[in-house]
Amino acid sequence: MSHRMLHLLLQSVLPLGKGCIFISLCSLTLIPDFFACCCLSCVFLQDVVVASGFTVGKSPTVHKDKLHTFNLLLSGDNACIYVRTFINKAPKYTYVRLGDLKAGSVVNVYGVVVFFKQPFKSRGTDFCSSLKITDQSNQKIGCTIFCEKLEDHPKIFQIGDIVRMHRVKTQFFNDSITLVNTFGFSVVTFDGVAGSAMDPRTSSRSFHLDQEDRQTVEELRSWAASQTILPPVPSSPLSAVQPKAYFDLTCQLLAKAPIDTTCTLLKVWDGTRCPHTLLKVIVEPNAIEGPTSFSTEIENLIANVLVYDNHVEFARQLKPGDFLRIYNLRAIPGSSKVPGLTSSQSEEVDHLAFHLHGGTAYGRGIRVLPENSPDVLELKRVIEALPEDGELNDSAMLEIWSTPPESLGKNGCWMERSCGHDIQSVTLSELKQCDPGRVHHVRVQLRSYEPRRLHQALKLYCSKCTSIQDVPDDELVASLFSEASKDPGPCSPPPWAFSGWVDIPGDSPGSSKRALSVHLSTQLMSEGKTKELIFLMGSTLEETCRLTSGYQNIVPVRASGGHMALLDLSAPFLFRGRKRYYGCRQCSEAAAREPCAEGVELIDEKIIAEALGVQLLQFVLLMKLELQDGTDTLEAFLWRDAESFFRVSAEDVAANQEAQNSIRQTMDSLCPAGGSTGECPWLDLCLTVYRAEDDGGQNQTCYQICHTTITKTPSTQSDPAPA
DNA sequence: GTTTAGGTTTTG
Repeated sequence: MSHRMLHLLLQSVLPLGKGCIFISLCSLTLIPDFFACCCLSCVFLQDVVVASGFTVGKSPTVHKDKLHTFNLLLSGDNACIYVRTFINKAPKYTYVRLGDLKAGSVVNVYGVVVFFKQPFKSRGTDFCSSLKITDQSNQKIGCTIFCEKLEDHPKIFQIGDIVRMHRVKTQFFNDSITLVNTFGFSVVTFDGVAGSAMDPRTSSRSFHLDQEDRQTVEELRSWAASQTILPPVPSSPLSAVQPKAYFDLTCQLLAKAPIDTTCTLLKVWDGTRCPHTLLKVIVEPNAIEGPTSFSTEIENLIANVLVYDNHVEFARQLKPGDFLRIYNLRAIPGSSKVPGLTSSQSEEVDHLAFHLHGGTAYGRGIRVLPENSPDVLELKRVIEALPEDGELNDSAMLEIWSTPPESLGKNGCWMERSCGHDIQSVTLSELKQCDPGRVHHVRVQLRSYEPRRLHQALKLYCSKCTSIQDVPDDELVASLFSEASKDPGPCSPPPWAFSGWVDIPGDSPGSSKRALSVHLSTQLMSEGKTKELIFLMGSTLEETCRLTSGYQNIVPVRASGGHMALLDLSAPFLFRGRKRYYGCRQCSEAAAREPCAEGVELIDEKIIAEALGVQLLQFVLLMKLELQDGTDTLEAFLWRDAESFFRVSAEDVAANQEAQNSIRQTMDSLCPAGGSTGECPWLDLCLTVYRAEDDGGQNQTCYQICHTTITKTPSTQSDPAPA
């Protein structure tokens, strides 16, 4: 009968001395000294308690105490009590239909967005959002929101989005009621697509969303779907753009460059091909933020967007890699005068330029879309499905090198090309004369490589901003954990969490136990998945690692401003067994949120990262190899194809010694320590040649090993040197 | 418990 889970509604709570509480509804007695470490005063009436890992047994004292005939007994180390508290019970809000608004009151409303402007700078102290909403009463109500902080504004992405606003005042303007935010204003926005995820967009620290709210949103969604009076969504991919049209473009920013004080160039793509020739804008390479050159294939997919006047300042804050929606973008056909330099192509007639004119009319503006929004996920799918391109623009790769010398051991092995290119090998001196953008075969020896400390070859890579960083060492991570657990102060758990305590097993038998605060997703709890994901507070790095044997996913959290927050992203945001996962500090909007695990078979790092707003960093291997043949030497990167080169995954290298050893053995074989180059095996490699920017913003030619795999065969024959 | 804006297309 162990590991039963009981959901008990506490009608009354009577502490019965140390380690024991009495629950009157079910009259079950909890006996263990487990409670010695739990603070019973934090359990209140109406709280829901979940006990797991207890044994239900006949109460031996039933005749004496007249209590329930059964009691719960702690069994084993895995017992947990989770308490769902309602201490900070949200007040009940009432919402006024838009047809029932009266001037001169403060109300809460729901509405479907039929028009909106992104926040713009007002002449006063605030940003101003302008929107118009409607509901089943068919009234269209204008709303004006003034907030100093951008994040407090409604996060509206599209016509049809649904907003819930608290504390807006009604007032007359031009004979109709309008809504303006007032003290205590807050807003939550939802996607308007019927049946889509109920993913609330808000900066409100604590907002309440119950079943009634979900129902209201779903009702508005299906009502809106049945309405024909709602304006159409003016979105279009590049492949469907009509000349002269105004449209909304969902895209990724690849690079940007200031043109003059009133105009900035944004180079964007959405993975689709525009049937019209796109305007090429030529700017000084050192004025460009992001890659300065692209392959012809990619170049043909890039739309050059010129943004003017008030949008220039907003564009300044954008980063290459950002996913954007540009509202009311205009496709301008024919030649047009562009400030700065344009190629001769701008004189031709059949091409499209894209202008985001000044002003905010028609909602003109730019918005950064979050990584996990459905439109961005779709955009990523389209972009990832594009045929892979040979040319790379990894300027970050050139900057990351560290060079500590160290020496290593022996043995032989061969390489095998898997590229399928049917081309003759060239010598290194010939290769250096070749133009970028092609692949070549070479027959070379490995003269040296960096880093000699192989663990430094392991890096963390952000696919969004393309930055590469070192994996933080344990000392740094441990210090972040101890910093985070210092004096946490009071912390109210998020509304979706069950809270409880978990015993940390002592590191040796008999050593004292420590109980730490944990939070679990209500939804996972209800599915009985108590071991799949915990949010763990106040643990040391070492304790966190020890708990990974009992829980599949551990997200370390801390108390911040009375709320649960993630640790600094320099620390892993997730522990899965021996694997640790990191997030990009630049690209994440991290917060402790409940993952949507409905119907999810396996809760993995991707699902958790997405829920937490973390841009997951990928483990990669990065090395620089000095190659030689009889004619020259050449430095080549081993990066994109490093995993297949070594036949290991970088993630495994991060987590296990075996994978690390196999890389060491390979490198020892290819480049025996202390040996003369005569002992180095000859390697058949496939190399790609490409241009990338160095730290000085200068283009330089780079070489990278691709499509080449180690074959674990000890070398017994000596290969002849190439001619 | 003050102000801002109050949709409606640049003129590149």
